[in-house]
Amino acid sequence: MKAKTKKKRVRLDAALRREKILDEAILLVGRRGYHGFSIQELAQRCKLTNAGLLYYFGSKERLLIDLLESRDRRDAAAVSSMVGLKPSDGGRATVTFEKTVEVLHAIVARNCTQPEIVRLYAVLQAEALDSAHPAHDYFVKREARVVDAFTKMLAPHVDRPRSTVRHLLGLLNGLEQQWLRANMAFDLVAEWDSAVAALLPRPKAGRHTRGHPSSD
Amino acid sequence: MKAKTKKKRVRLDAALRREKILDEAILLVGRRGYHGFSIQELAQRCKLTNAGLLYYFGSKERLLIDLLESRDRRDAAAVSSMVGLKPSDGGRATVTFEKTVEVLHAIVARNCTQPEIVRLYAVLQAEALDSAHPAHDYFVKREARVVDAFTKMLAPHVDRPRSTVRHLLGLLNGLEQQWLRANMAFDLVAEWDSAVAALLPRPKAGRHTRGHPSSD
Amino acid sequence: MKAKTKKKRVRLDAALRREKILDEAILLVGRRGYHGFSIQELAQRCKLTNAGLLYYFGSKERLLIDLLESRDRRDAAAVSSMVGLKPSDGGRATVTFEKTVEVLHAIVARNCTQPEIVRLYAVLQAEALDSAHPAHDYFVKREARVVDAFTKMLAPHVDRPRSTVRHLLGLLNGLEQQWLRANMAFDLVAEWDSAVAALLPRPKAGRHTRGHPSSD
Amino acid sequence: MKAKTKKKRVRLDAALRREKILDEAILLVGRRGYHGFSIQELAQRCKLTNAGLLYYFGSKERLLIDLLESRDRRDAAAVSSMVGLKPSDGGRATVTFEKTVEVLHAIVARNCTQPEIVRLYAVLQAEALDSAHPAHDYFVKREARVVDAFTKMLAPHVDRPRSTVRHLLGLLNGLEQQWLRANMAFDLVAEWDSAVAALLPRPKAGRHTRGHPSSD
DNA sequence: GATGAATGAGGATTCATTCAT
DNA sequence: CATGAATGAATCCTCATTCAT
Repeated sequence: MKAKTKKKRVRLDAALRREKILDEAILLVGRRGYHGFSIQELAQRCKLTNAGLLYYFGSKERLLIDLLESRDRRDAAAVSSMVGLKPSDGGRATVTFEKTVEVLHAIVARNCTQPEIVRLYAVLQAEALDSAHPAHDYFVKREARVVDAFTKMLAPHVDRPRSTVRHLLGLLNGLEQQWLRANMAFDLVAEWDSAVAALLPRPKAGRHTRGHPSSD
Repeated sequence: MKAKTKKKRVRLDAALRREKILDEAILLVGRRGYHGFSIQELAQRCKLTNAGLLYYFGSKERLLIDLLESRDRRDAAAVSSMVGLKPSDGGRATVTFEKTVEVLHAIVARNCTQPEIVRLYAVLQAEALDSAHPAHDYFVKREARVVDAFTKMLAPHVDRPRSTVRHLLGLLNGLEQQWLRANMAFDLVAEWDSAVAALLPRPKAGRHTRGHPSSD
Repeated sequence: MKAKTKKKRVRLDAALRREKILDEAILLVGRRGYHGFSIQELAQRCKLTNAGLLYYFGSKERLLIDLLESRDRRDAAAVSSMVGLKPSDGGRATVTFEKTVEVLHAIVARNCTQPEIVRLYAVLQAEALDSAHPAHDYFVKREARVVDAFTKMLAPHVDRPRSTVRHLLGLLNGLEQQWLRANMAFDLVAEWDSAVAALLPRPKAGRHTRGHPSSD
Repeated sequence: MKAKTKKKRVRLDAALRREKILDEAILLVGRRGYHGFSIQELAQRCKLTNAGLLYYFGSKERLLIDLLESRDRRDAAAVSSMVGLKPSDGGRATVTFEKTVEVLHAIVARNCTQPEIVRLYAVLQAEALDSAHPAHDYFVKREARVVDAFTKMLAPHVDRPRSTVRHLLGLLNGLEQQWLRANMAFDLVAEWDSAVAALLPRPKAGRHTRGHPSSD
């Protein structure tokens, strides 16, 4: 009989296990991307066999989708609670200019506290430019959603809201990527705030009374 | 030794062959990234065997490096010729504000004509955030170089040039990625120009006579 | 102990469950063979978990054996009832030529009504040619049994009964397989009857009075 | 340096290698069927790695197809040479009754000398009843071809040629399978000849002058 | 200058099976 | 009675790379 210390089979609550796996996946996928990470490596980090891991997600592709969806749920909650807006509102209520700026600030402030997630999105978003990528559609839809939401928020306050949103969104993603590449060695929030100030000049009084703003 | 053809001609063929391979590589790597593309697929598209391809580049990693360097040579030439600046100058000469804006415009205008290359850089830059990525160092250095160069250009004209460069660079990359994701369905140059105008307000006259601008 | 239901009822449910599983197994194994089907797939079709299925049969191999035995019980009953012979008789009683032909007809007539089972046997019988196959012995024995039984039946009526049985059996299996491959698009019974007529010529009168028929 | 006797890389002529692999495959697939054999096992027997083997065939499925096609080429040649018929003739020429019987005999006589191949076909033919099997179509077409060819040959000599062919073909396959199951312990050729004699009675003289025989 | 043959490592996924609950 | 969680071995196949030719 070999003294092989027969590994105690560890049984975890399924939901908890999933959480742990996804947490580890954020790190790994964030580093290597979808193509670059392997089920094997992830399983090892979770102290699971390959098959054990796939028991929860079925396939590498589904793991990615599940990861994204789980993050989305979490983030949606976080953002709306941070800002005091009901997500169910769907953007019908008018938001003041100041509040809008505050939201933009809050988003980045939050992102600064979780660079792994910023990295996850930065990496996947670029990788998913490929229309054959399993997350391609996800990111296309996501961007459309975000652009629409912010366009509605900005419409009463700026001339060409859609365009402005594009600038803001581009700047956000671009700055975040720089920040990651620089090993977080500059103050992302400060840069963001100052750039936002430039891109989003305080509207003249009465501006929001304008009749029908063009969609761009 | 058979008197086949002159050495010169053969050499040229080889160089030409390399070019063709790299051209195909731009497309493939631009789509799938470094981790996602395979020597195999690339070889097939070039109508070469696996071994045949590696004969030229030695390894997948070297192929990537060669690809990047070859692009850089080409782009450096293009940019400086476009703008009428000597690259050898190293940025010592002072550039007027107008010229600077012109350069920024020219860069994006050119990029618009070669979306495959924009895509290549967008994908690799994100993938290379991982410090283990073969192009990691390349992109870190490249960013430093670019930031420095533009910082020098902007120093006489704006208050916090380094910061402004970050905004501009972030915006550039972010907008380009949006543009690719949107299947080039909006006018990248127009968006860029208008955002640049916002981020880079015309300086008051005499501004460039200021004493010692902080590096940020 | 909770007073759920009476033991009796539970037992019956279990037996019923087994039946349902085996019914599904007939289809699946009949399609893919022993090597080609998976516990997983079978379990899914039965709306059971993997483990749930194995609870009933212990292993894939046992499942196969159980399947075969259960079919045999059923078929033995059917055949003998159809024909009005006691299986317990063991073939001691002499059967008239006409009755024998009738039996041959009845077998195929019945098989026509359950092609899934014909397919099951066709597939397994061939797969089990391999002496390492879990059903190898089963089919060897089965063939011996059947050949013996029919040899006894035919002995009084034909010259070389064992040989004739081989012809008949070969023909039966071969025709059935053709029939399945043709998607049951021809009249199996008709073909069988006419071939039997050719292979089994009506014996001259008095033939069955012969002394000691050779075993072949 | 470990004394690992670095295995000399054996390089074989490609065509020869393929032959050897296919020879081994006949045995292995003939024993276990398509579902039951593994690339791994086959590769080992050929003293090749998994990848080495797949270099030649690309996939398990293609290996099977190639195997079947290669056998077909060989067999077609053998049969026609044995019998002295040009395959290119396509069955236009009338074949005498005696010649036909001779052909039937020759086929089985040849099969007796290569039981591994008989086994291969027996196993695959049954396994391929499943319409999802990679060789399904192959066997459907093959049967159609064979039935047609023999129907043409028999048409001048028997009443219902198609039906007769079905009987003969069924008998052939069925007997061969029995023969394999019995470990070749009976004289297949003798059984076949005598059964053929029963199924194919010598036609009365002048029979081939009949007008237009029904296709069945 | 390029290939054809081959490898070894690793890829994701599926398999039958186990075992505590 | 049956499951949920997990495994270890195996599946086919793809990978980048090698090396003699």
